[in-house]
Amino acid sequence: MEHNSDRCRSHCPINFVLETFGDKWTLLVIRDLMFHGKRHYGEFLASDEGISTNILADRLQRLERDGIIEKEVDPSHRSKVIYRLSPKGRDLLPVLLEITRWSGKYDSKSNAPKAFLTELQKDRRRLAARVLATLDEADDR
Amino acid sequence: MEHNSDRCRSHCPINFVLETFGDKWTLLVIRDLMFHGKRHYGEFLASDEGISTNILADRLQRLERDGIIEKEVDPSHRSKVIYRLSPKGRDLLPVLLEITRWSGKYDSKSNAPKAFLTELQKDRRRLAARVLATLDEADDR
DNA sequence: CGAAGTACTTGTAAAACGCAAGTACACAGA
DNA sequence: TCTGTGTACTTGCGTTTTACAAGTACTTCG
Repeated sequence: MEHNSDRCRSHCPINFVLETFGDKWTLLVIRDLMFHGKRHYGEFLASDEGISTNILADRLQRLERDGIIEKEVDPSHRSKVIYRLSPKGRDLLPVLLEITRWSGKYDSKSNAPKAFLTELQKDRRRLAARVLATLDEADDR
Repeated sequence: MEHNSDRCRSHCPINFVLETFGDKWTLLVIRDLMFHGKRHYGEFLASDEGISTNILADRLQRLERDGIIEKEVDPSHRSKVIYRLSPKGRDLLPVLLEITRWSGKYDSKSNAPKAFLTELQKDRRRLAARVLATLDEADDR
């Protein structure tokens, strides 16, 4: 039983987190962390899309400030820094999966493997669980 | 049975559609179309976020070029233009819903209604169906 | 100790954006 | 028919952001 103003229909959600989703490089860094096992500054820098070093430094700082990633000096190699997704960051997986699905369906430039897209359609939960398990495995050491 | 290079773990998807997801204003326009029933240039312009008119014109043009929205002169008011989501555009709903979920969970500035978030968690399909039905209802005239 | 690796910082030119004003067409009333 | 208003843009320009190149600081390795 809703009688809304003309500014707002029967459902009226959403206020975006624009610094996260409205920025190209932020999403690419999260993608690299989530799917490509990247952890070091130089690895992000080496992505095909070619992020500039000053922009990367800025985005990593914002992501840490917003609690999406966590930063740690590599204990075994103290000139390196390890970046990891926090639980809040890992919880972005469903968003990335839906972007992957849409991208794979409509974008000819998508390079998502067919097996991945198929499993995404058939058993999304299992796929998500596997991705998260891989993250755990990589980070627990 | 996969043995990948170190550039690519056991799963290795994703190539983003960066012009769509990596841009703040593009996502906001899609949000307004999907959830707020907006159809006219002036309505997008009036969003709280305050998009500039030249940027709005640019984004609408890109969205139409990419087949995400469709443009039509309003038959009953020929100085007005109606913008609608295409099927490809409507298929972005799952992405927006996941963004809404994450945003509602972690962003204190999120203004998504609790009832919406609850239904999103409990019966995502029904919620999605309702949103799409509302779009159909609004566009079939 | 010197060279190479890693993570940044700084400077500068190019690009994108924000803001204000202006244009073009449709419509409604005098 | 003329005038004013509504709607959808376009244009110009100053500001901000980005891209590219170079430089700095700390660490590791031989």
